Amino acid sequence: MAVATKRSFMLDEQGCDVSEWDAGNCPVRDVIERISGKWSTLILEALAEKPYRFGELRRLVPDISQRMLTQTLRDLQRDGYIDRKVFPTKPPSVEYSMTALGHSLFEPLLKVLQWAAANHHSVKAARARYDESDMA
Amino acid sequence: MAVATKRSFMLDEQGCDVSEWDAGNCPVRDVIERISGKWSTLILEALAEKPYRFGELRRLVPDISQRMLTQTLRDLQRDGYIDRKVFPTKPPSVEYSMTALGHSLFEPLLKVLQWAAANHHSVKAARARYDESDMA
DNA sequence: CGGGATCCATTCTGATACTG
DNA sequence: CAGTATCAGAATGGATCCCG
Repeated sequence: MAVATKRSFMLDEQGCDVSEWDAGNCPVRDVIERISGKWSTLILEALAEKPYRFGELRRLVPDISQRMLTQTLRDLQRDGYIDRKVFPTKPPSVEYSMTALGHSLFEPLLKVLQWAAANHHSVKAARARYDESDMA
Repeated sequence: MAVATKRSFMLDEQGCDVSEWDAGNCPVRDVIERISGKWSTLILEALAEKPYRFGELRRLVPDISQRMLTQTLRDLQRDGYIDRKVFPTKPPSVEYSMTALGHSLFEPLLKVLQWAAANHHSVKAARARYDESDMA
């Protein structure tokens, strides 16, 4: 019953249908657009392993600016993926850890990361082919 | 042997280790950073279902500009995820379709989209909690 | 119809300096 | 140590005009 008329993959139930991909009312976009930043994945990947402190994360991702690290952490915290614990030591230290929600998100996300690791060569090859063919 | 000293999830083999997250030499970042754009996921989601023409995609994603649509399609094509076929009709039409590589990527990616659909409410709740608690 | 080229407004990023 | 504040440059997005 009405099988091929809709998208084959299940996303309609609570997700968003093609007909409602408009800006604000698509739950999937609302969630995805936050974790699809340049740094979000990296930070999530790090914290999925174990908690880290601010400075540690900074050293772990060498080319992130302190500004972007702060901002990314705030965003991830706001959406409930990571937790922020402040230790009133001297000097103060702040520890970031992944929440249950974060771990549950990371599970499917890891699959994508693994795909990326496994298929990087194919992507590179495709790029090479593309770049070569557009030179006259 | 040497189990917990490394990250628990498998990504080291051909992926990137924590120690080599530096800018250019991380394959995972190289792949992820391209599909994590604001529009890439949407276009992939559309083309995963069936091929579409330029104008159709535009109508499907109402709030994308023609400029960004062109650019996103080019990027996805360059990385080998989608195919571009030009029909020399009058007026001409161009059809975009997903390649085998694209479908293989979309498989794990879909899991993330489904997660987003299923957990949107949790994320919204977390946001509400966060926004409420930072008002003094 | 499916773009490319250009101009402009907005947003994002990174480097630097300063604070509790 | 863990940020905040500021500023400049890069990237992003929209609008308009043009072409095959």
